[in-house]
Amino acid sequence: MRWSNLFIPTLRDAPATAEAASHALLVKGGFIRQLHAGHYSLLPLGLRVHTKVANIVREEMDAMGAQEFLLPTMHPADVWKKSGRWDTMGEIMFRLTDRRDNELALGITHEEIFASVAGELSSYKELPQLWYHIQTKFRDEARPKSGLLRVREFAMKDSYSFDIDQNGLDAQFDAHAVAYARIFERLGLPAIPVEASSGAMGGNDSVEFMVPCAAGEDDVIVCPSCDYAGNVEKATSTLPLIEDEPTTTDPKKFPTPGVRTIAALTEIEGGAPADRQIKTMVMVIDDQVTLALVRGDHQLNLQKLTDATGAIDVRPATPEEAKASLGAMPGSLGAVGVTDIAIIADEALRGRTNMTTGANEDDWHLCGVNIGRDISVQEWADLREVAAGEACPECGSPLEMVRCVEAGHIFKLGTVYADAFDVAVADEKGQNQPVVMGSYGIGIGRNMATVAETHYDEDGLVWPVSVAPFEAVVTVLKLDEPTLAAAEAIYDGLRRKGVDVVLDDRDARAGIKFADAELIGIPYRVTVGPRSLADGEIELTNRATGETKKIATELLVDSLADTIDSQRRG
RNA sequence: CGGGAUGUGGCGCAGUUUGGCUAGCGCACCUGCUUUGGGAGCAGGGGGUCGGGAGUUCAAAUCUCCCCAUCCCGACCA
Repeated sequence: MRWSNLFIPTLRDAPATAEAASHALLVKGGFIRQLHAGHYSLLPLGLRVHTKVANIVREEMDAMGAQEFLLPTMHPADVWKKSGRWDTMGEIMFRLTDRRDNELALGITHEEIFASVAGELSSYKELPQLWYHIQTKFRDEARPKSGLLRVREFAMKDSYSFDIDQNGLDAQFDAHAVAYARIFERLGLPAIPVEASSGAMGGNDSVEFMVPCAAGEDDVIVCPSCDYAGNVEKATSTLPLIEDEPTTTDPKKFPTPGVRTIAALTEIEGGAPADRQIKTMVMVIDDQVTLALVRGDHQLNLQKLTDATGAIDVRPATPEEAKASLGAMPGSLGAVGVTDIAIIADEALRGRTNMTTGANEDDWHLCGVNIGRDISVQEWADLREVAAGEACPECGSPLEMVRCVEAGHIFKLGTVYADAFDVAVADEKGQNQPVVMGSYGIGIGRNMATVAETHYDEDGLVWPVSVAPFEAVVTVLKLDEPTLAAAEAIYDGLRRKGVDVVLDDRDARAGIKFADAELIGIPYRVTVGPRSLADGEIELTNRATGETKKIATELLVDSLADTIDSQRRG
């Protein structure tokens, strides 16, 4: 490749609207251009990185015996209706109709489609199977953002495992965890496997691979002492025991004029500390009003509530809805004596006595509440969000909270899709058994952006060799015959050695060539100019360290090719 | 969807408050000369009708109304 023939539109200034580092650098370096919100064109440089990321994923999938497919990305509504997700997916799914008015969808994921194909499996002898493809997904995200990190159209590797039983699934799941760890290592991403909520994918067990970085959107609880880690949507912690005074009398109403918050209730005469209060939140769960109870000093986590109730849609009630349900405005709400509304309470409230909560009458609260006696809790669940500093559930050390990008997610699906699509095989006894499925996803473009997000300095990107758009650049400083001939000899030599190298033969000043090579993050730069030719030594600059060393011309090609080869697999 | 902001050549911006000459600057681009190991200098040149529509006015980038798009925060999201 000769740079003079390439389209690499680097910019002096990144667009002002690009805020995430990866977004600004990928645009500035000429890797991507935005078409509209959430849709990006990959330019030649961007496609090179994208392809390398995809190939690393592909190699690791192939290495674990997975078979590559390519399934359509436009689907008939039928398939989605079969699993029920036509209705549950809501606005995230792009929907359209064809000329005959048939309903269609653009795939947000491919469980349904792979399950359709898997209907042809008929015997346990064919299992296990592991299938994958790298295909475009469309998701009508409410808010695309941060360049390639959250988009509406993106390539994803999704794999699907099919097993005769849970043990088989567990093995495939564990194998994926290992393969994913290897993928992230090769990408240079310090991914942390964490317990996660399965959300709309269904199934029970899931692990996310999270990469700490500022542009992330997820909060992850990690233990600095042991390997415990969990998404805040799932993580738990150990709380110190609280000794309550027993209550022998009924709850007592007391006046709390103007008190509308937990904090205010701790101040007022007759009030109580936050951990002795019950916070009553009126939620609308799939159109059903429900009370969610957590301790006064705790935060309700919406995803935990969603998971606990198996709901599709959960939202806080409006103040008007709360008033209609309980007779008071938020700030004075409570669950004592409520019997006609479902009540779900956080485990941290179990067994608590002598608590304080709203009286369902503005400006009044109740004290002396014994939860077991006074509140008809229908379901206990883990609803509260863990806060940094609480004790690790495994080792007791104070937990930390880290901002992360979700780089991959693996799910144990069970038989949800097998049941919907009648994917069953005969077992040893000739009895049909539903196939146990797992699904496993890695976003290619998001991982590319995450590598950028974690590999840059003030001069631009610093790609690892494994995904760099070029592994090396031969920068020619003078376009006269001897210099160009020397540079081309090195360039040809590196190419013959299998190095992905570009020859910067542009008629431009040295400063521009150096700055561009640094901006686009090529790991190694070979600088060929009259000065070095006269010395018989060529300069080799390492992008990551900034170090330049001189190497005898005749040794350079072999030495650099070896260096790159040793780093190529990450 | 709620809140905030912004739309002026490819990129970054000024001009809008207080309507008024031919819409301006830097970068990038083209030509020439000089220069040539860290984003060159000089001279010349090309490109925008100011997000879109309607309106007010002798006159609109600038004022009014409607719409659209993009970005940020939140909600939401495998």
